[in-house]
Amino acid sequence: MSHTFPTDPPSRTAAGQHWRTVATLKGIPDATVARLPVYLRALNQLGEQRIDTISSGALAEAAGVNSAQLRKDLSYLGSYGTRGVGYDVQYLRLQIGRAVGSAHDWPVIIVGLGNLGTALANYSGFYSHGFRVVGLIDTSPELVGKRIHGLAISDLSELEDVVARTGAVIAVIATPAEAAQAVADRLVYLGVTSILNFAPTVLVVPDGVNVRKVDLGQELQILAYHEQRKTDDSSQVLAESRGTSS
Amino acid sequence: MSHTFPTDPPSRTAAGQHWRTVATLKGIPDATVARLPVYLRALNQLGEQRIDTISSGALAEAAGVNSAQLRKDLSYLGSYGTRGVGYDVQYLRLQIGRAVGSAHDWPVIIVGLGNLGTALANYSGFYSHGFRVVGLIDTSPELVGKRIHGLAISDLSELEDVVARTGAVIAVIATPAEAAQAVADRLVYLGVTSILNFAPTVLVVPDGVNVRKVDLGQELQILAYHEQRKTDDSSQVLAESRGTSS
DNA sequence: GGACGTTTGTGAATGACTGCACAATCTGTT
DNA sequence: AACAGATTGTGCAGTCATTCACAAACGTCC
Repeated sequence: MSHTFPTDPPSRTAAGQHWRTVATLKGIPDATVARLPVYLRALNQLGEQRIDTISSGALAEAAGVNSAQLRKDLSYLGSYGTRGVGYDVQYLRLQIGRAVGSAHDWPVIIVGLGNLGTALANYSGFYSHGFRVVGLIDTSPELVGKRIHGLAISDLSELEDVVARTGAVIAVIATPAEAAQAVADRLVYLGVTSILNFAPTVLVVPDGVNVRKVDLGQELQILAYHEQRKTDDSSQVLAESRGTSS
Repeated sequence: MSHTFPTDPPSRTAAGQHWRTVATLKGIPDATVARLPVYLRALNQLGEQRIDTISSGALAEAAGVNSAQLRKDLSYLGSYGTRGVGYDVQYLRLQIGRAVGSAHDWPVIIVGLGNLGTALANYSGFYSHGFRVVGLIDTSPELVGKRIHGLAISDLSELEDVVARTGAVIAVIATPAEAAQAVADRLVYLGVTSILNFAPTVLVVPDGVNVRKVDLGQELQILAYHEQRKTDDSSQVLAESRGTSS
């Protein structure tokens, strides 16, 4: 951060140079990052169908987004399309995969093997997307020692060992809400910098650590709000004309 | 859509009147709706601690958001705070609950009882948040007839009966990707208008049906992107000065 | 009962995201 | 080699979301 650029952009400021600065240094917008995996999934399906080229319109439809948005999203990665033709499925798949980091085969550890944690440990989708479950942690004596897909569950006290041995920087927390923050603190201390949190609580972590939260109850409540509104709207005009002013 | 408004907004456009029109007719912004359950969860925890009043600052911290944002969010529901004091925990809890529809005790059916579906069926968090699992559906002969918390799993062929009998309008899809769209189509046909989709595929549904998607693989990929970037940034200047132009 | 410290509710400023519309660029055809 | 049809990449305007900053309103203490 002390200096700006080794070589200042040459006078011929090609547009292609400009975004690369933005995308590489400043990063891709969050909203776009959240959609890249969707595109990737769609491309994988297309690849299996031996389709080798696809237009932004068709891919956008498969992903459920506007085609202009898709093109703009992809433009953050680079100019990987061909005008008049479309995108090469395999090549684009490779590029998005590279941006998202699917090339890496990330080691992941799961803490908390209740119903949900166990389901996650069994979830095969991880492997096909560049992730490998390398550690399972729980406190319950009934669970510790059990094996899931050949991997034994370790006691929470061995967390340090497991993280150090596997070198995992991504962890999934599926513990009860009460335990989640303490687990997160220890994970962060051990060098974990990305956490996927299924516990219904807000995790407080230092800057530089990424947390994503998945809360089933909350997802349903959001749906319930919309349901609520659907029925409310029917009696809307009525309610409005009565004593809303009070 | 044929006409605009029964009565045009009167000349005395009190600010207090204005938002109510917005909030009641046009609805609460999506971003706010997504946060309401977070506030609710925080309030519930506070309620158990016998805290009866809380300021926007404190609640915002517990929810992990900016305090101004919290106040604005709450202002969409109404003026439920007291200046100089804060918000009454119980009352606010009630009001948010009402807005989100937690008062209703919504019946929910779950389709697909693999690892994840079973975990969801066992998840007790539903009940405490105003939801009740009233139907379980799968195709596997090994699963049909089994009971989870006393509720028997029905065959997919009985979907019509189950939905009709329970009157559920909210459904959870936890089937394999291939089956998800067909299931969604049938659910929508039967009158389900809100779907929580765990299958890794984009569902196409008619207008008026709400879908929320939770995809574990995608959540991890988003985390992986940020991890990728953390390490990339270190070798950034290096890579930039070498052959990035090629 | 008036002054003071506190906290809400919200206008206005800023920032992020989306979608339109079109020039630039490609392939294939005559 | 020029034209026609198709599709990308992107400037721009509009929409939505976040944050700031402050007046209005409350409780309390003298």
